Amino acid sequence: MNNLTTPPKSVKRTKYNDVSGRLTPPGQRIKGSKITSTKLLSPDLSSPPTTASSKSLQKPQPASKASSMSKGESKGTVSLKRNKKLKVPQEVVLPPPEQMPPVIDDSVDFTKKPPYSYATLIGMAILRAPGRKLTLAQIYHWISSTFRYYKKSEVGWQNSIRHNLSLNKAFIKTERAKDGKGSFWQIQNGFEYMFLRTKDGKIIDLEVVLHEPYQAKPLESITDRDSEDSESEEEEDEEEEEEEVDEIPDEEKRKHVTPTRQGLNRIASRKRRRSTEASGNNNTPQLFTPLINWIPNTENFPLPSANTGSSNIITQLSPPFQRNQTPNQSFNSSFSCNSNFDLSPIKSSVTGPLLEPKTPIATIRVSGNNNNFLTAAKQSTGTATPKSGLVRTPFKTPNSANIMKKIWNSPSCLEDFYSSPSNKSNSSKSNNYYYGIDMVSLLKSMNNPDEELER
DNA sequence: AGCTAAGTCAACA
DNA sequence: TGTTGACTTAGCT
Ligand SMILES: [Mg+2]
Repeated sequence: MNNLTTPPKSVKRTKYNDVSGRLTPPGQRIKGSKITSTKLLSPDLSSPPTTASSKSLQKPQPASKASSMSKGESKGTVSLKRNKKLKVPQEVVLPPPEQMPPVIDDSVDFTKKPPYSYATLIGMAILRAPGRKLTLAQIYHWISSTFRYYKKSEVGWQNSIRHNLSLNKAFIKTERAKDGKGSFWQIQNGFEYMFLRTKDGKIIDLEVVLHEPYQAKPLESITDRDSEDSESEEEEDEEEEEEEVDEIPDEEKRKHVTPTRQGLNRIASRKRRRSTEASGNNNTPQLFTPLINWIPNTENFPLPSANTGSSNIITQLSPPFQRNQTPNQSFNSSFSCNSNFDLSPIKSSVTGPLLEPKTPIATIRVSGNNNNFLTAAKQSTGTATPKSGLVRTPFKTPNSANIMKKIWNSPSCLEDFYSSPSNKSNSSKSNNYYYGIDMVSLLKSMNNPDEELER
C-alpha cells in the first residue's frame, strides 16, 4: 500500500535530490574539487513542503532512510544512485563576513551576465553579511549593488532568486525580520562551501585565497622554474588548459605566491617575445616591472581596525568609479598583464612601517633606461583614452601583527587599460591619475563612506 | 538518448 | 514574500 500511496511527488523528488542545486555556472564544470563526496544527503532534505521540516534539516542521515523513502519504486538501486550525487556538509573555517574575499564586478561589458549561478550569488551575499543572514530584499540589494548587470527595476532575476531560495535546500529561512517583511535567509550549516566559488565555478579553498598576498594570478608562470625557459614551455602557460600546472607541490606554490620582480619581468619578456614573433618585427620594447617608492601615509590610508593575529588580508572594495575619461591621456607604457602587480609593493623586503605608494604616483619614476623602473623606456610615449564604465578595485591590507602593513591596490579591473602617467612636463595631466584612475579621490571616497552607492 | 544543473515564466498562497 | 510546477537549455556520458 505504500507503493500505491507513494505520491507522484516522491518520484519527482529524485530530480531535486541534490541539495546544492549545483552551483556551477552555465558552461562550467567543477573539476577536481576536493570536496565532492559520495555520501548521501537525506532525502528528507529533498522537498518537504513545510518550514518545520526544513528546519529539521541537519546532517546527512544514514542511507537507510533513503531507501525507506523510495521504497515504492526501485529500492536499493535508487538510493544508491542518489548517493552518488548528493553533496554532504563540509566543515570549513570561514573568516568573519567582512573579511571574505571581495566579489568584484570586473566584467568590461555589464550587459553580460556575471558567471555566477543564482545560488552562488545568494550564497556569496549571505556569507558576507553581518551575522551571515539576509532578508530577501537585502539579497536583492547585495546582488544589484555588486553587479551592474542586475537592476533593481527588473523582476525576472528577482523571481529566479526567490525560486532558488525556495528550491535549494542549502538556503533556510530562519527568524522573522524585524521590519516585518519576510524572514532572514541563512545557509544551512556545513553548506557554506558550496558558495565559495571562483568565476570559473570552482570551489575556492579559502585557506589559500585568504593568504594569497596579491591574489596574483599567474602563480605557475612566475615560479623560478620559468627562468630556465626553454622554448618548449611556450605553449603551456597562460590561457591554456591548466590541467598540467599541478606538478608544483602546494608548498612550492605557496612559496611563490608573491610575485617577484624577476618573475614578473620574465612574463614581460615572454610577452615581448611573443609579440615580436607575432608581429614579425622586433622593435617591441622590453618592459620592466615598476619599482615604487614607498612612504608612510596614515592620513589617506587609515588602517582598518587592527584585527588580531592571523595574517589574513583585509580587503576593502572601492566604490564604483569611472576612470578618468579625459581623452588621449598620455602614457609612457602600455602593458597588459593578468597579474595585479601594478601598485603592489614589488620589493622583496616587505617590512617597514605602514607603507603605501608614495601618494599618488607623482614620484613613480617612469621611463629611463633604468631597469628598476617600469620603463616603457624604449617605447615612445603615446596617448590613450580609458574605456568608460563603472569599475571597482580592491584595496588590500595584510592584517598581520608586525609592521609590514601596507596598503596596496590590485587593480585587476584595469586590465583593459594599462598606462602609466607621464612624468613629462605635460602639465595638463594630473599626477593623481594612475592607470586612468584618480587615486586620490577614490581613496578619499573610500574613507568617507557617506555617499550612497546604490544603483 | 538520457541525465542533470540551471534558468525562465508563472500560478497561487 | 515564498512555494511549486512546467518547460527549456546546455553540457556530459
Ligand atoms: Mg530553501
